[in-house]
Amino acid sequence: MPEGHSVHRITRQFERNFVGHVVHASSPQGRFAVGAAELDGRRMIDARAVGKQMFLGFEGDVWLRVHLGMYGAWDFAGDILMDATIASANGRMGQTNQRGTFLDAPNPDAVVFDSAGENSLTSIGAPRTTRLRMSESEKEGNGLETFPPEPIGQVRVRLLTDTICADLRGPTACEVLDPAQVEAIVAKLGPDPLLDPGAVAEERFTSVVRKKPTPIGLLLMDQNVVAGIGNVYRAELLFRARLNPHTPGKQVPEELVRELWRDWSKLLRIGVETGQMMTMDDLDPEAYRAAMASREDRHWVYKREGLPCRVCGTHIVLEEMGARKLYWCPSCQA
DNA sequence: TAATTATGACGAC
DNA sequence: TCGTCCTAATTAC
Repeated sequence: MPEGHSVHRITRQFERNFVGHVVHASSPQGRFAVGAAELDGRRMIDARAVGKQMFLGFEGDVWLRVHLGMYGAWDFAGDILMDATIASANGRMGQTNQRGTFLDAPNPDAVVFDSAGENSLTSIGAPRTTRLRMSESEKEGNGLETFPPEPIGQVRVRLLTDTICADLRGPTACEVLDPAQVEAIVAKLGPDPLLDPGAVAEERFTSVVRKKPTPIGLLLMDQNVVAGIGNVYRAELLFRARLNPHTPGKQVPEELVRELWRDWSKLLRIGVETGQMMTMDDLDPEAYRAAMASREDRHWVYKREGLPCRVCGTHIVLEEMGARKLYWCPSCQA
């Protein structure tokens, strides 16, 4: 269940491993057979992430748009070249073998390599415990002996080069577009801090929020206001700003809106580097490491309903907002 | 075996 | 506000 950071990470994988290569496209599941045929045999020339959407550009002005939705995921197999940023982050966080590849698998971006290092496999998207277990058994010599591997589960589209295989499963959107259609979709999306890191985006976000009567807790999830924030980052950003989720956008002090934008930029960068939605970055180094290692201790309020607030001890509240679960501290975020 | 859950988003009322 | 779609793991029965 990826938010913006995962999509940026996946896009980097495509930049590193696919851009410049001729791609064989297919749809093992069959549901994307027509689209795959349009892409098949073309050279990939671009990979872009905007919020939670990814656009892969192919020669001949053909684009593939993918949105993972709640449980979509990409699985990479083969001789994967890790993006420098991702590789170094992994090296920092987990155990590494002699080749420097990553052995431990911190969810939600499960990055798993067999110890031989040859037949690597990585999955970015929804947590896939089965897949992890499989990888562990593969370490002991089963499976992944052939390339490309047998598709696992419902694979909507498979993109293949000589050395890399990428399988897409469970996307909410997977379609072939022309450049004008891509432009139309991107134009509707709100700013993404990694796309335009300058003051223009901050200005755009701030002015939109400051005009709306909509609760800030809904605005942060609105992809047309700001792209890439999902349910986890929403709850955490609001807590970090000590902001009541029900506050109408127009009533949030301007400086606080700007702080929200800058904080989102910061958390997104951390997420892209580490592959985890760490939102308690202000900890001392030791506590930070412990928090990273634990699934439960990584957030201020997300999934902590009924537990004491880490700051004031008040029980964290769970309520529905925008048909999604919203966690917040009624005392800190009064 | 069925219900439940998940870090989305859309369209019909 | 609801139903619907995409998938797979976990939990309940």
